[in-house]
Amino acid sequence: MTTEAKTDPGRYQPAEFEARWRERWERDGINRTPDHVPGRENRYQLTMLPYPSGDLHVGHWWAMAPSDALARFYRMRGYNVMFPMGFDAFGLPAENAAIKGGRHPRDWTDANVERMRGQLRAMGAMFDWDREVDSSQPDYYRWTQWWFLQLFHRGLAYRKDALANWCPSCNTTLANEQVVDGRCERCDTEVVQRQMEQWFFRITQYADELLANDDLDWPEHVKVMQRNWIGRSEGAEFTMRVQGQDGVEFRVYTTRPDTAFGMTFAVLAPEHPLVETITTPEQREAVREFVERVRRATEIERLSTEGPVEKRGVFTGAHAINPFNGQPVPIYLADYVLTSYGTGAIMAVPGQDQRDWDFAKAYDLPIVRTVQPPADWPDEAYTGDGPAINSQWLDGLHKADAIQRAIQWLEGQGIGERKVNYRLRDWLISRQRYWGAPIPILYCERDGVVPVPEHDLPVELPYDVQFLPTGQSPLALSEEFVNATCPRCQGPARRETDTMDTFMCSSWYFMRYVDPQNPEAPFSSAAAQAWLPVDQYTGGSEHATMHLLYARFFYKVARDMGLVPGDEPFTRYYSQGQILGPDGRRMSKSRGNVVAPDDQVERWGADTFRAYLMFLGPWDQGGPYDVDGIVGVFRWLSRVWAVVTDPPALVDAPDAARDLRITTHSALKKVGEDYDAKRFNTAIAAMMELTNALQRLRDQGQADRATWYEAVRLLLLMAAPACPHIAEELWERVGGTYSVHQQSWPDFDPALTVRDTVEIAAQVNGKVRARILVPAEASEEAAREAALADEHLASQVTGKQVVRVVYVPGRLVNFVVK
RNA sequence: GCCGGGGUGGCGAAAUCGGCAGACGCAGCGCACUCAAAAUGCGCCGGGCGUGAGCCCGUGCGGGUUCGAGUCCCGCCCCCGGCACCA
Repeated sequence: MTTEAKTDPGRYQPAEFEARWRERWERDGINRTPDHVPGRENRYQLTMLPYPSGDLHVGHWWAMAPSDALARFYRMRGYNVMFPMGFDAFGLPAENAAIKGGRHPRDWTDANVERMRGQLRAMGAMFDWDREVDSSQPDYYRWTQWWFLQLFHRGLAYRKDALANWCPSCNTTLANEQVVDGRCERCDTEVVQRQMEQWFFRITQYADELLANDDLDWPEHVKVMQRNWIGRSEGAEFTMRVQGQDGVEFRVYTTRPDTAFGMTFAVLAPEHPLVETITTPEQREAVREFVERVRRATEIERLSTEGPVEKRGVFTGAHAINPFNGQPVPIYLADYVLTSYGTGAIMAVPGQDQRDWDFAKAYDLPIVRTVQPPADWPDEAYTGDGPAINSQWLDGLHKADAIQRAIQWLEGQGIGERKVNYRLRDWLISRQRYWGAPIPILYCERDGVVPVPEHDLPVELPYDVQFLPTGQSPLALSEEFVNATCPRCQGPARRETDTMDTFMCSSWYFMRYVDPQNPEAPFSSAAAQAWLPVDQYTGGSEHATMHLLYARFFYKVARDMGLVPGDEPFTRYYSQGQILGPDGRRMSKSRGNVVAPDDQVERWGADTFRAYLMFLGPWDQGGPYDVDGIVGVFRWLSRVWAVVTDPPALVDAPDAARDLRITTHSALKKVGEDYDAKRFNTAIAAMMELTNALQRLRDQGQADRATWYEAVRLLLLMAAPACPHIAEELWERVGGTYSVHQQSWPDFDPALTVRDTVEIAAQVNGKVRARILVPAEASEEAAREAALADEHLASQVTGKQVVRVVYVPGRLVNFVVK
């Protein structure tokens, strides 16, 4: 005897068929994308690849499910769409797990990749798994190392002893891009400065080209973020002599050479190499103390605008000559001048610069205005335009002209010239960690820095190492790894033990997808020509000044090497918003507001979960995940199931069918336009409306056979990109040929997107007084009469003078009366 | 401070070449079906006044343009994201 409840065969039960269809698609290989398909244009749709943390979270679904719908839509539109997936598998969490005494990063990562592959499959996305990449596998990082060598040979990779951002918690250096508000982007620990030998990529060489992003079809805010980050500024650099010390001079950078006559002091960064040289004996102790204090200060303290300003500088006792007027000015050190920008030294013009103004006030230094401020200007620096004053031969000139004249003068004197500076710094790629691609460099006592020959790649990570948080790469502790032979002199050499920033792996992964198994090259030229650049990239905008900038840099280098077509990697980029926890805050385990996608899928099915994420709101907006709302989408799909599997009585009555046809074709038009514009929420809403219309007909008990089937088949085709499983299942049940995902996107009939009779508003002085039914093509005369036939409206018009009538066909008729 | 985006029902949101504000959905209320519940279906669902027909108000705030403004213009307020001692 069984007490189990019998399942109702007529009910929508996704668990009964979703997995089955996924297996079938995989078996049939319908998602494989050859490089060329006759009659189909290639289209490369890309969504950012995940880090294999071990669990797919809602954010991944939020990013990938709509992206998949888009890829599917374009496939139906006739393109040969490549939609690949992979794993950005190097990085700290794996290594931290090892340090905590867990598993080896290799094993930890492999297990996570395995698990996440399964979770990604449950999404039902059209990923082409034949193209999967895993950046931690030797056959991938071999080519990451190859890229390093190319950059090295092109003079774009160099080694420098410099102050570097150091995260004391991650025990590694960080690129500038990975320091957010003075803290580590990963772990939020305060970053300190450390003097170290590090490898850098010369991304600044491409600064101007990276800045020129206007024409990219990218969200404006992301382009602006990149422009701000690169931060181009135009000005001049010139030499200042130190008074009384022959041959001792320094360079200053300014964007306002026109104000130089107002220079009343000069400032060097505390780390400036000349500090020792110029400091007078009386000031030595004070300077030493100040430099020491700055050295100890963290970046946060240093950049803070808080705090008493007078503690922030010290007089060196030396003076420099202002070349413009020959006057000596005192040289100070101050922490607001940064060694890493410009020349690390400035001319201070308090009259036209607020920082200089504040400093001058605090140290009781003179202030000379060299630009005439407006009459009511308060007691502060004036940075606006105006005629030059107190500036000898510049007097009377306005800003732009005065700047040009000053630069010409500097050039004429041979002491300075025009100069462009960038806020962007070179990309520091060394990481003192194990779980990354080793930098393919050897240090030989005789030959110095020697690149590993290409045929010796990959430089493989040894498996057997000790994971200790020493602040040195664990590779340094591995004798077997460190000791090598110099390829030039065959003498003993030492391997570089730092690994590369994982952003390096992700800077070119989209190029590897085009030819992922190639053992001879990162990819073939033919494959690159077939697929690159990426037609549509989607991902989070938190990568605006990291991944997206690095990838553009890499692509430009690849272009210069003749490897890829075009100048930009991502023709179109779209950044989805961020999905938040139900409480409206970022999902995190510690807050306990994490929604597990696996649970949602188990409860509602993959289609419902996908469609609900698309239905939540505009994709670029993001927002809280409302756990309760999903039932609405499930109900919708249940209604789709019901109308398809249990139709009304079907008869031949084509005359009565026009209304449904118009509803269907209007929906088809709208859904197609919405998918194309990534307005998934309104696309789903339009499909719901069509479903509701079918439901009403079903309740009425009867429908025209041909029209009904047209509506049902079109609905399933429309739903296929968003809800691939139920679309396939029902498509089969209505006798469609397999696979629904290989069907063409249907054309709507424009004649069937307008109704014959429309309800329009009848207004008096712009206020709606009635709603009337008129033929869609009604003349103004007819519309006016129809409106006046309405008793209520007529009563508002009678006895008054009609000054004017405004008629907007299909919308309204408005009587303007006095 | 500068730059970008945004403020619309109880909630997520629709509607911007100026043309019926609130499509679609959640929650809520009522009804049908049911012994009951669930599920499902139907109806209502911005606020105020009115028995009703209907009237008035309403898209962050204050002005303006217009026959007509969520949408355009001027001046503000607030929220989110980015940058911020870069000379």
